[in-house]
Amino acid sequence: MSNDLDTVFAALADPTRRAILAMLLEDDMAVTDVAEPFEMSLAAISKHLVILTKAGLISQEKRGRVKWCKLEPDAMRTASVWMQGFGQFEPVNLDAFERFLEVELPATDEA
Amino acid sequence: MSNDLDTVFAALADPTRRAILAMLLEDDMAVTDVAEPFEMSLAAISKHLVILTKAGLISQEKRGRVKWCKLEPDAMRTASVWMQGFGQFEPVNLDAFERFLEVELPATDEA
DNA sequence: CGCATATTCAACCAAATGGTTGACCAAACC
DNA sequence: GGTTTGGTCAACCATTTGGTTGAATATGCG
Repeated sequence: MSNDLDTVFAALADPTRRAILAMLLEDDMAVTDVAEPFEMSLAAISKHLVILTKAGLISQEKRGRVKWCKLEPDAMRTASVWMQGFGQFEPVNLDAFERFLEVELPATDEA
Repeated sequence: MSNDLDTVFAALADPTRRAILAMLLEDDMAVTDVAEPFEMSLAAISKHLVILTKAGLISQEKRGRVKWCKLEPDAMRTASVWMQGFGQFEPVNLDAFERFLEVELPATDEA
């Protein structure tokens, strides 16, 4: 049920994975290229990519022998919306934000 | 460095902890009362509260023999801002939200 | 003082996490 | 066809995580 949030937040809790997401913000990348800047085996990066994929944060498409990784930022929405639920009590001006919530929020149940 | 995000996202990755935060949204609570709805030992909840405290998501103040837990939603801001960096490419109507960001965002660095 | 209440500490445990290495499979190249 | 290239799989390992229980430490109450 809250499994979505579980996997997304867990995926985001690792600095390597966040760095990968940031890289993919620039452009789609092949697995090998994703791995290149890290001092870590390709297999390890491959595992990170699986975790990101399961969280829905990226998608992977194999073209030829190259597997391309693409950022899927929409997966962050649920988590983001959940977090925003806590922002509403902050003192700063949230008028624009509240208008945003009215449009975006389906419901605010959560356990 | 990105340790902030590490601890906050990791803290949010657990459903029990998210439920606790949601409860604290209503009001400040004593540790025992926080633990009450969960089918889990008080010690376990106490540990969860430590994790939330270390992440800065709650604060705990001892008054008498009771320790009160208070939500600190500001700790979510860094994480939220980091995530928003990915949202800016989403197609859906974010006008209200973007106005919100313009006011709220300090900077968007992170790796 | 003596007991109940509120909370943490310490030791322990099973399962999950993040990494390694080496074998393996599939596509591409000469 | 044989070899390089791209990537995953499998087994393994150390550490962390999320839980337990029982003892310990305050604080408050009669």
